[in-house]
Amino acid sequence: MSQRILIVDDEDDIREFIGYNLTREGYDVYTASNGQQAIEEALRVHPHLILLDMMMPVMDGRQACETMRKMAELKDVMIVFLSAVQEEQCQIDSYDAGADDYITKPVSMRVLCSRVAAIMKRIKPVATTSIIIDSSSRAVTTPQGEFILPRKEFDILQLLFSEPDKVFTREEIFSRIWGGEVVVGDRTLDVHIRRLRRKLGDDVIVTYKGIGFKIVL
Amino acid sequence: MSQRILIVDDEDDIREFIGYNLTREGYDVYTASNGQQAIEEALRVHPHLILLDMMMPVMDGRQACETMRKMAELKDVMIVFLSAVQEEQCQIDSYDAGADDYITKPVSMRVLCSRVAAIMKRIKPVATTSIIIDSSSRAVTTPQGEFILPRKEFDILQLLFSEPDKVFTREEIFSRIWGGEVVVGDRTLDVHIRRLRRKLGDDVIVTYKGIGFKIVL
DNA sequence: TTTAGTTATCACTAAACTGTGAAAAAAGTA
DNA sequence: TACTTTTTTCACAGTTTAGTGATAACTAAA
Repeated sequence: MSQRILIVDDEDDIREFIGYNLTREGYDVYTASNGQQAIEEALRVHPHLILLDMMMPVMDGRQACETMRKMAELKDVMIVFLSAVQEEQCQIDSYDAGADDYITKPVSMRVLCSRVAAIMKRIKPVATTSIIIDSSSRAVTTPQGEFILPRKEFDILQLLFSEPDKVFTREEIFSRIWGGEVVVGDRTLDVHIRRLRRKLGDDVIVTYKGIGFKIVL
Repeated sequence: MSQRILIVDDEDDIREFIGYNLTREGYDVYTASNGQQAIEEALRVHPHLILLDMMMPVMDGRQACETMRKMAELKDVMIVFLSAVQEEQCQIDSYDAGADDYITKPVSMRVLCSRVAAIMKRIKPVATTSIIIDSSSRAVTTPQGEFILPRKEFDILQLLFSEPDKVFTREEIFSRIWGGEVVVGDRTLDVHIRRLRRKLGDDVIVTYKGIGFKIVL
């Protein structure tokens, strides 16, 4: 549920120290001790941010970064270099390799945390679900893309979405969407559900015969 | 069309030097010499990135940053501090104030450019139809040229422009442009929108059926 | 397999909403 | 006043959305 950070450093102490502190900040921390491992781990956990040490055996940070930037799965991940090298050229090379930031060691933990937080706040809200709805624009973002839903369809989706996995009875949906007095035919709801399914995929809304519908995420 | 950077520093030399280099890198550069001016200019040009000096007269960087973070129009703009202060606490405070990055001066131009580029590449690559509006003269500058808009058209544009990408409902537009009691017909707004579209191009203002309009830049 | 109850789908109609040109009304100016 | 510019209105065309009944498909039980 939290944002994931992959710490890559060949020194156990550093991994542990940074990892401990970032865990305490509420991130899910993963580690790797060289570039090769970093890529494997990154592919596995899809971190939001990678803290990448420069000097490492097997594959150094630069190589790892360049490799990842060529991989479709990882080319958009945030990569921050941690390096003891102060030199200007090294920094520029790192950015050329695709880095998003370059932090020189030693760095205080407090500063590192601030910096990580600043980067993380820019990362789009962690998708806890595969569907994101925005009631101000009635936009729905799904793995299939984003689209604007008509009012009724959106209202129904929003209702189901308000409590995923809860089965809403037909009566409940009618009363909450159409209100007390308005009476529309039975089939109307089915038609709206069908239109939603066309847009969201058939698996998202599940029918409970004789009862109603629920949404699964 | 390019990405816009606002450079804020009280020293003319620095503004000019950084400005010259960033212009050469292909950015549209705007400048301000204190926090107060920075906010005004930021509201006017909607920069993608603000390079903000820490120490300035009238309003310093921290204050300016905090103020902008509270404004709906500017709360999402990238803000990078430039500061001569190496101290840890200052850096942390800056991040707390809402900074996205903190660069200590002196910094080589090459490193600064790399860093700016790294930040810019994360900003949506969408063709930036830069529109600059000047409320004193009601002049609007677009890639198609500059023109003076009639008051109502300008007010509507300015409202939409105050928060690009936000969908303004018809009700919201009516109440903010015409005020509480004044009642005009429904189609009036559509007519104004059409006239704006004729001048700005059809793609700039997007209709959300049953909701309202938004501007995309 | 048959049956009854329920749900899914389709084609179509009605309703709601937006875009548009023309022109009237209002406001501003010389 | 006469004239220009801006704002609003109106009628209607074009689109999108909502609702409906007929019917097919499905499901569980007998």
